Amino acid sequence: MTRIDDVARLAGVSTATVSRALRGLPTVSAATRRRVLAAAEQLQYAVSPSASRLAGGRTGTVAVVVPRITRWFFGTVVEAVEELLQDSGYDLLLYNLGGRERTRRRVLRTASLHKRVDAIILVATPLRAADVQALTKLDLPGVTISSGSEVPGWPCVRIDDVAAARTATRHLLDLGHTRIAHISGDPDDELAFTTHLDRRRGYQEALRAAGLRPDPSLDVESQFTIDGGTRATAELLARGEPPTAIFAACDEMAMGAITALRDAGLRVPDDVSVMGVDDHDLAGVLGLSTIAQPAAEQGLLAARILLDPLGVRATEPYPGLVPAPRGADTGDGTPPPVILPTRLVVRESTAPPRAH
Amino acid sequence: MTRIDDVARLAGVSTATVSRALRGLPTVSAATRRRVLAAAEQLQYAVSPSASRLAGGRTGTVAVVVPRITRWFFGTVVEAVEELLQDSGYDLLLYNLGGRERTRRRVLRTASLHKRVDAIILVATPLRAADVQALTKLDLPGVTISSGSEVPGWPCVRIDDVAAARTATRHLLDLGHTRIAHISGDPDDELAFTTHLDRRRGYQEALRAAGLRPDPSLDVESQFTIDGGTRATAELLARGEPPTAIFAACDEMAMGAITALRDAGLRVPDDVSVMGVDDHDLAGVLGLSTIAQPAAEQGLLAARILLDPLGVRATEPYPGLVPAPRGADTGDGTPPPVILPTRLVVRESTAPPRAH
DNA sequence: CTGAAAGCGCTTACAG
DNA sequence: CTGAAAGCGCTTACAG
Repeated sequence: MTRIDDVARLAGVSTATVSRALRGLPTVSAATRRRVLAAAEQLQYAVSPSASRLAGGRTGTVAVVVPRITRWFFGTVVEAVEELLQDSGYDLLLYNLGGRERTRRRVLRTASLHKRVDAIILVATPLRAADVQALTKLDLPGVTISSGSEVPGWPCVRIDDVAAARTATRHLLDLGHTRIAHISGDPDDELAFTTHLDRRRGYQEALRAAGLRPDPSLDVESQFTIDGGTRATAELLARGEPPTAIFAACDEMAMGAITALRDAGLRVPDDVSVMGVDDHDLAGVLGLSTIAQPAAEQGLLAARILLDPLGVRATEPYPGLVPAPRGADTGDGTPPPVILPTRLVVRESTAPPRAH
Repeated sequence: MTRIDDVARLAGVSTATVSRALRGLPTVSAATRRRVLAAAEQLQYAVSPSASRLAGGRTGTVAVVVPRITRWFFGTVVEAVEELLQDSGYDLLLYNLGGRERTRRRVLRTASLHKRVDAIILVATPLRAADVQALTKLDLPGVTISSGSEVPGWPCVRIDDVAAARTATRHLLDLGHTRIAHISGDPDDELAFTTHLDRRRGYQEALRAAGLRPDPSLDVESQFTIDGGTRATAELLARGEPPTAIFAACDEMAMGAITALRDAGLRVPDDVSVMGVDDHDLAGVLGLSTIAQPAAEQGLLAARILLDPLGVRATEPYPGLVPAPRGADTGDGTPPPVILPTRLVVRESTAPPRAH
């Protein structure tokens, strides 16, 4: 492999100058820079990231931790994050926890991330006290996406889950529903996180604001997945008189609900209206009414917040190089969360209840 | 930060011994190993990956390149790959090409991967001659998933796309359909890759085997996405008398087709049967008949094939594997492709055509 | 603006 | 089984 010495020799300069020229540092004359770039090009030189990182003290790598990359929200977030990191010359180290406790501990608790990445993006990852402590100890910059995984000093990007659930429930109330069920996550579901608590609160607030009492028999806990939605709805139907509407805590659960209702011979929305949260790729295909949340934007914004203080240039001066830092980070306390707007999307799965 | 010297001092041994003990090399006495591990534990020592990589010449990192992580197939593959890499102590560097030509070139053409990863998993990534040349020059082990992106010397894991399409089409023929349309990818669609060519071929073969002539007016090219399916179907309907069945080259296109048919006032399957390939997470919710392909298994197997020669873990025989012809080498050292089985899944979107 | 030299923190022959 | 020493390929003060 061609090393930095080879480039230096061909360009007739020292390795220090090659290093500076390739990274676009300002202290290199235009003529020298040209010679160096030409030599590097000619030799097809690529820096050794390991050597660069060891010498420079920075890894040019960001860890992105998600519960499950296959779920719509997480995949969409990662895609947006990846694009910005890629364009900024940063490597993306993917950690898909997948509900595996061993993986969780290894990623969150051990110091393994410490010398491996410059920063962390934590997406909707439930954090215990020991996790927060370990992450804080790493002393790395980080950003969280979704509420419930706050780390002291880390910015958080999210939506207002309570308000989203309130809007969803109000939509059903406005249509004339009064028997509105809620299916949501349970405390053991890593995907449900604490999000389900906020969404339940919004549901209950909307009911109370309409003068209705939340009925525990219409509130079922399950998993934040298609299957979870199916099971929760089956349970709901087994409890007796069906509701006239179901507010599912996320679109995937709503899709499961639609399946369960169909299997039970009930039509959507004629017999039961169904409503979700997300605006999943397939919500349109299923005609699902929902509260749209900007997933890609949350990812993009989180990445931007992270890279900005790292002083990253929009494009790297030379392929494979760790970007140079610019200014110093500021701020002591945890910044206020950045809250992105949601939007009611009415499709065909919600309608007024049938007249008796 | 605590370094290897700190551990060595506390354990009363040399750094060389710490290095050996921590990596579990056999040439360390049990007593010494215990002392070293205790010291490392006490100091909460974590190796510096950069230093270890520079000195050791290996990165412990695998690049995973996908067209779009948000599509069902790619997300599922990555999830499976990630789990095995994670359990093997490997880092996963994610590259989501996202149809960006600049990213494609940077990842595939520059030597940036060279000293960055030990191996590459390329998922359904269209490769031009220059890409193949660049990848070959990297001289790294790699595995491709899906046909069409063959790299000399790299194993390939995939399904038999021609056979899958044949089975799908035959299912429709068996139901009594004769006006069977096909919607598929176009040459400019990075997601369609060359997969669409194989699937079209299977479609045409099945028709011919049934004594039917493929009708070009029933064959529409579009994108391998939900929207692509919608557009292709709209185009199909605009051409005149609708087909009685549509075979979509993937489930996402089939879902788009269902949407377009519904918008046109046609019922599935009463007026038009719809069939896909994949067995997407949501195929069941939509009642979509399809050819199921094992996405997670393809990812798992690819990772296993890759890690095996790296000495990471023993290869266990994969359950349900179609045994590849041993030693049927292709001349340039490329092993024969590993072909995983597909399976016809009949749901509610396919039925006999209406009697006239 | 440029270079000589030290050093980043490990691993690996080599020797014992 | 263990240690002393060289070396992996860069970046960074420091000096000029």
